[in-house]
Amino acid sequence: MNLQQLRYICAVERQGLSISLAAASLHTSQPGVSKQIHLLEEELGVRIFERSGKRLIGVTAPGRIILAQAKEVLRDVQNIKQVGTEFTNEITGSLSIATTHTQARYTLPKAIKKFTQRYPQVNLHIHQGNPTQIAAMVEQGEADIGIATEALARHQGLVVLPCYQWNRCVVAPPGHPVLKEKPLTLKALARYPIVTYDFAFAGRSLINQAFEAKGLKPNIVLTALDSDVIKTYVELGLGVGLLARMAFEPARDKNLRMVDAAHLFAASTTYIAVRRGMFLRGYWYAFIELFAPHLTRAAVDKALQTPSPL
Amino acid sequence: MNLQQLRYICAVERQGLSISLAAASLHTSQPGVSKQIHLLEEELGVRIFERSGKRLIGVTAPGRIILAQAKEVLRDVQNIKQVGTEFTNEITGSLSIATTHTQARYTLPKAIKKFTQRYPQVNLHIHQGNPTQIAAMVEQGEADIGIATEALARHQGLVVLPCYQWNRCVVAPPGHPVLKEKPLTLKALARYPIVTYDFAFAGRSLINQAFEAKGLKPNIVLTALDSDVIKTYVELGLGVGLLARMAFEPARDKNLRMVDAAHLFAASTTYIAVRRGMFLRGYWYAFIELFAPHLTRAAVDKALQTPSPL
DNA sequence: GACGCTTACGTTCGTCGTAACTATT
DNA sequence: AATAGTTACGACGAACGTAAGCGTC
Repeated sequence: MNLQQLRYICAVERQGLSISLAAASLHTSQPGVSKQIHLLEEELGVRIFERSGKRLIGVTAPGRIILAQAKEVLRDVQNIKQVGTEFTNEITGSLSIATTHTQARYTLPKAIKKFTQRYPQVNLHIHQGNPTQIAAMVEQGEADIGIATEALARHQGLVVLPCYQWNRCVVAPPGHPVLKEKPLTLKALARYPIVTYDFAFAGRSLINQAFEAKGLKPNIVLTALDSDVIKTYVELGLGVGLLARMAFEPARDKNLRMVDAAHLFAASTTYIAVRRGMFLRGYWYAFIELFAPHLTRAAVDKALQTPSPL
Repeated sequence: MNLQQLRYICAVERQGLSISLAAASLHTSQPGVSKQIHLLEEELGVRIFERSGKRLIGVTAPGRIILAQAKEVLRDVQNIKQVGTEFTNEITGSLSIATTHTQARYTLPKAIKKFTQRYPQVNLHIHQGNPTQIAAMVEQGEADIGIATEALARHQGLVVLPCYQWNRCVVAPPGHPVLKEKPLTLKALARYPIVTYDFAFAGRSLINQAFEAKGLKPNIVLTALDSDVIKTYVELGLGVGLLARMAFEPARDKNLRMVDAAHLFAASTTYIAVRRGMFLRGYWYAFIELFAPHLTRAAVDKALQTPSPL
């Protein structure tokens, strides 16, 4: 067995069970890949891929396990290479962040700006997704760091660090009657059509819980995947918006008025997550600290439970 | 980078930073090992080992991380090979269990007997140690399964499953006054010299807590690493023994009398642990179920959170 | 001077690419 | 007939072992 063979089987799976595509993606010849896979299967004594004659049509039961382990191996190998570059070249590399719209749009920019100034040679990638996708991306090694409010903590393979707490607010066009409800109550809110986040997002379950606890049924007329869509429809007069406090910017949102709703719903916590056992480049720590100043390198290392031997 | 290079650096570390010994242990030539290590260091751009001239005298900071990751890789590769043998040859292989004296001596034998009858071709190893050592062995991959009452749950890298609960008992030579204390109380017990487990073991902390809660200071005259030593010294009249209920066997321990102490101390739970992300051979599941019948394959898989795709 | 690591060199084996072949759709 | 995978073969390169060299202790 060698690393190349593991790369080959992973590529074949990734390319939809095509040896030709896998070979192309790895810039090598198709017969080479074919042969190495056969050699590996022979050595292990099991077929990894199901075949119909000569075509690959699926993954066998042992193949699924082997592929999962092979990915682990390749990730760790990647980690070892990272260690090399970290110690020879601290300031170059890449950082791939998976996050939600709200974070990407309203809370990350400040940290990103400082980061790119300080590490201009780091290649930064930001992937947008819902919390479940984000957790999966970090767990699979497709993203280095995940930032989201939900779902992260449920994953065993992730180390999750709390960043900050936030509350919700209600927005409406100027003159809307909800703005005169003082103090604003859930009961009052339930009388208006509501525009808020999709269920997969940002503590949406907390919103439902708060209404349910009072025996109220909110009239949710539109659920969106991001704060900007919510604001757009509120401006159109579709209803009152219920969104993250940090997503309201008085300077920009001149067509809207905001009422704090911190007293109506439980606060949500935004977390940052990295894969357990991952080697963290120095600038990863730097980014985390820029985003959440209390998460110093020491604090992160402690949470990783495997104190960095640096 | 290739797997051989990773095997080499791990062997060098394991053999106490000796390239010659590492080469010997891997049945290869010493110059080959030397060269591959240099090639790896060159490729990564960092020194893994500290050198004084030509001798290895230590591990560098990046080297420590690289070695840790390399061990991960080799474990996963081992796992892949296991998958092969599991599917071609379900009944042969090896199983390495790390456990404490009390488990090895009193609770495991029944399961082991059934297991060896059912899987005569499985090579069984039992390593004895204290709970901390057991957790470390499983986490490092030196043992496949760990069984102990403490310490396991604190390790992130382990999946821990509860097996059974047990209580303590007091033993003393026939005619000893403690046997007439009815009902037996902590206060009464505190009047006698006590022989019990070392602090690293078997809920020893629970014993201290129970006494402390009543403001009592037990007179512990001897702490032992195993139940047999405790019984031996109790037979010699050194004091009363406080040990696990299952460690008292009326048929064997004819020179001792036992009083149940379940009402005096909180019950302890014995756990079984495997490394997270490990591929479990079929007979591992069988062993676990023989030891703790409620831990069926389905129950174990569920706890592993990564449902076996078998 | 003995031990331990490195360099040098030649052989062997494994890997990869091209080309021809075969099977599936 | 076209597409996808396998077999065959030859060239290159990597890895290993032996032998000699060099630096430490």
